[in-house]
Amino acid sequence: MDDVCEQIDIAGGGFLNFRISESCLRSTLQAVLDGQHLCCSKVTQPRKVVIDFSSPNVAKSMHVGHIRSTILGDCLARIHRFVGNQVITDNHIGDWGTQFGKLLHGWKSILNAEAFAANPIEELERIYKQVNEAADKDPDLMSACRQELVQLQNGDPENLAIWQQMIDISRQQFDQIYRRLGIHFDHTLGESSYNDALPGVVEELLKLNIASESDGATVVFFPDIKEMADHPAIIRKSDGGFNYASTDLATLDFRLREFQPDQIIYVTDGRQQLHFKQIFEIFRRWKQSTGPQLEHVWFGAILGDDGKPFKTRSGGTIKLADLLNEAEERALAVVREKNPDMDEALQKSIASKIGLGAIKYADLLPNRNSDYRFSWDKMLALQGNTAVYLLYANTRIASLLRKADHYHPHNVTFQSLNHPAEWTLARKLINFGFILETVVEESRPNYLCNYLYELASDLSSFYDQCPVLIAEGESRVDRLGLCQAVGMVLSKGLELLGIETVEKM
RNA sequence: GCGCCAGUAGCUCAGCUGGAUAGAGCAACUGCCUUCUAAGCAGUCGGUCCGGGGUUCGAAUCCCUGCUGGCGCACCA
Repeated sequence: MDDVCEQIDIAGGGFLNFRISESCLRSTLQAVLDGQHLCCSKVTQPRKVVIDFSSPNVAKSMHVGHIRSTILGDCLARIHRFVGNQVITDNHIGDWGTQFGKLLHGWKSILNAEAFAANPIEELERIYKQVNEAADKDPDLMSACRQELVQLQNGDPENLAIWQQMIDISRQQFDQIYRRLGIHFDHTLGESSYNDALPGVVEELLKLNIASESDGATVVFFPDIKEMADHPAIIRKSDGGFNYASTDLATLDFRLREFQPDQIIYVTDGRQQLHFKQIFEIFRRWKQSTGPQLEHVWFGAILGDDGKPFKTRSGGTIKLADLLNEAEERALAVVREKNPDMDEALQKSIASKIGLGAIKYADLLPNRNSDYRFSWDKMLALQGNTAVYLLYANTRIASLLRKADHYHPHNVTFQSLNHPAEWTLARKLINFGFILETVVEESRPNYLCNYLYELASDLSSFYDQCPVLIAEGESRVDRLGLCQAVGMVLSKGLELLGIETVEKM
């Protein structure tokens, strides 16, 4: 206790204040510099965690509605991996469903080859929209579309080939976005991967008396669960077709057998809460033995600038690619202004990291359960509590270390630390591991954002009050050592948020 | 109607598994660049934590209730 604790004060209100000892702080910082740890430890029992996120739809552009799942899921994957868990990421893309009837019909009747060559996704969106609107007024057209869908489901070679082409094109588009964002998936097993398994799943649930027939559909009831007593789950429609409940159950079953995970995390918006409660409950009844921990990590709705729900069909969707472009452009303007003499290629590379980092940070900073209010200015802000602030703090450290002639970490003892700003910074630094544990526990990266902002803020304050390169003797060495240790944690933290760091800005 | 989620500074939001004087960014205002990156630092201003009960030594946080808003509720995902 004496090693860790310096003094214990009796504070007001029945509080005891334990002050961490300076010697403990010194040895912790020393261990960071020695590469022993980063003020955090690996989990004692690594778990296998499947993370299901992003899940865009084939034949549609990725838009702002996809960023939360994509960025949040990737961040969680990074953090789980870092703390020592084995992570499997799976992109459950929407590559099956009734929309393909209309798409196939549109493809065969009104596809514009030139427009398709120029921008395939846009053309697919156009034909879908046109057929969809026309089919609403024209029953014959509607049944023609249904016929195309049946053909596809029956394995018609022509329709299958077209369908496959639409998937390939879409995946190219997805991959472009993921490449820009530095996101990788271990698997992309879309809804269609489970087609063959659907009948078996439903039959098994019927056989086990978990599901029953009701009004021609196959349904699971939850009479004893308050929230779901009036909300049964349909797992097979009265026309014999399957829906997303059946697909999700088949997917879950597959993952259990294929990966044998300890935990599965689904990152989707909050509107699917009831759906996942149903799926998890059905699964609990179905696989009564020790199943994986199932967690629905949900996030709030995306609202427009006016605070009203941001509806997809209203036509005002912002494409994800456009958002990323705009972020890079805005960042580039500032980079040029701040660094007029910098090489243009370097300006662009820095602007890209800043712009994309700004988007990720803006997305991860709010509590995920809050509704998301989309605003260009907020999303792309480069001042205040933003990625730029963290990146800037990191470049200051990088700059100091670049200029630190004759500095060697093994000369650092931290014996000269005595300024309050130094101790404030050091005490903040050692909280990193605790924060990571909380993030993993609650799947809330905003805790990490807040921590890194506080760390950067303490660094900026220290930087203002304590000269580093100009300091003399031990103080110079120790302050450089402190900066280096902070830089190691700060840059690791940014990496865990999926934000690339820069040397200069 | 039933259920889920939310309501905190002018705006956008943290904080919510009970703890000290409720925090940050933006906006507004005041200082700080002949010293390491001012994309910064220091400060001022700004609060009925939606209302009302309750539990507790202690409630923004937990419970009940009311109001307001968002979302979901058999055959879209």
